Amino acid sequence: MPKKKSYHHGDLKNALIEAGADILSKDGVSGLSLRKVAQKAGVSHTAPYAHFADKQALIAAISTEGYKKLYEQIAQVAEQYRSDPLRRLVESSWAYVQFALDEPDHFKVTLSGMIEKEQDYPAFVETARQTFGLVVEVVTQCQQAGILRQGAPDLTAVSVWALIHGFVTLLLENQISHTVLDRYTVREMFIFTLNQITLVELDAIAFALADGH
Amino acid sequence: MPKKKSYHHGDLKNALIEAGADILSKDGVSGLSLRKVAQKAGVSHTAPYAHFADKQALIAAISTEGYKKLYEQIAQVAEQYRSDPLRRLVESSWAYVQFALDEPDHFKVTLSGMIEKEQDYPAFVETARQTFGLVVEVVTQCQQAGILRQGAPDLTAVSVWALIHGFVTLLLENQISHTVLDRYTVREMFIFTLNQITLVELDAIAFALADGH
DNA sequence: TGTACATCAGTGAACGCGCGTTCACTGATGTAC
DNA sequence: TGTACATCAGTGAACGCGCGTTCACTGATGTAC
Repeated sequence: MPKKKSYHHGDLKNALIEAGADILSKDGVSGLSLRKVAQKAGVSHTAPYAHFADKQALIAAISTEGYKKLYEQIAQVAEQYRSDPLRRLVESSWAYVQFALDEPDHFKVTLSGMIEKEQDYPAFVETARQTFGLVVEVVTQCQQAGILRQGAPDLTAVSVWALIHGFVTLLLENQISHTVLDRYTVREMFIFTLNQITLVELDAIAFALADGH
Repeated sequence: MPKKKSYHHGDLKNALIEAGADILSKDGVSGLSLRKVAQKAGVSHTAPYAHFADKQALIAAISTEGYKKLYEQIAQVAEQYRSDPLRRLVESSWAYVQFALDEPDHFKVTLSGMIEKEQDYPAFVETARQTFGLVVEVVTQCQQAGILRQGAPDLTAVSVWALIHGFVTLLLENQISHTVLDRYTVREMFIFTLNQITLVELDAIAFALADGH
């Protein structure tokens, strides 16, 4: 419950981070400015400086929040399919795709907004580390189940991640040929792509899972 | 030979496109402005309007030039290894990676600067189409040689492209864990990643090819 | 319980900057006769 | 060959805008006594 009309906001820091996400979904990455975020949060455009050193620090916080959401959504699905390695791989990856499609600009800022200076934002680095750790775990389980090739788990995790990330990036940047785009759903393209890397045939299983997606 | 000191430039349009690439490599995507490009080309900041309708049109031309360079570099390698499907796949893909690493910001603008309105820039669309066609050709040859899985060639091409693109994107955006980055060269990670998708074991062959890279 | 005071969060005016775009112009070039 | 004139490419002043950041300030809150 926000106390209305109070001079002090109470939780402005988090309100600004949320406002940032709103701006991203409405105006995109190029529309993200300190002043707009402050306005969205209903506060003067200098108020953010009480909570963030500069614009970069605010962006880092917004990115960190994005990464946390992404992690939580993947982790929830990974937990749900804990005992089924194949479904776990498919649906965890799909959660990644869904996040990117739901909040494309938040996703873009999160995965590319922090070139350099990452070490200045330890919360971001920690969340990234945690997410990568989850990918390694899922991948390792799949290797043990004979679903993915043997090999250094972290290196394999990078490859799997690259495949999914590349797919969703091409999709978001509108780089996929219409001859393909017009013939398949995103889910179908996703399953086909993921199937390139797995040692078992996904199609029958995974297209069945697609119901409701 | 540019005629020096002439009031008229002679080939300002192309000079501006080149200047744009220079700005990108020096100041990055966020530093790319009409005024800087004009200055770099040694011309007043309104001169570009004689050749481009607006900033977006200039960016489109710079992107198109980037895509053409990318295509040419891949096509040259693809030609070179025309008779060896495996090497052709490996080295064509590697050319993509190299382009991205050599000119990261030109690559980024090319592959992401033109959301929407693509249809207003037919030269861009045509180059993209041509490049994708080449990927399809390489992929088809690999399928026939038993190096890649069977399946719709254009869909398979999207998957292969996604894998390479994701890999290079994660690399450029500094998202790859240092525990991996510190242990392998880019070439090694690339081969390992590409190997996930091939039906033959690349390592021995491709690491040997890596000499000099 | 009441008062004094330190602390803190948010305000609003002001700054300088680089930007994309317009406009009236001018210098150079090419063509018609 | 020489002159008149249309066309075109590039100039420079000016515009309005949104931006990040600073600064002196003020309103609200919490704490000490």
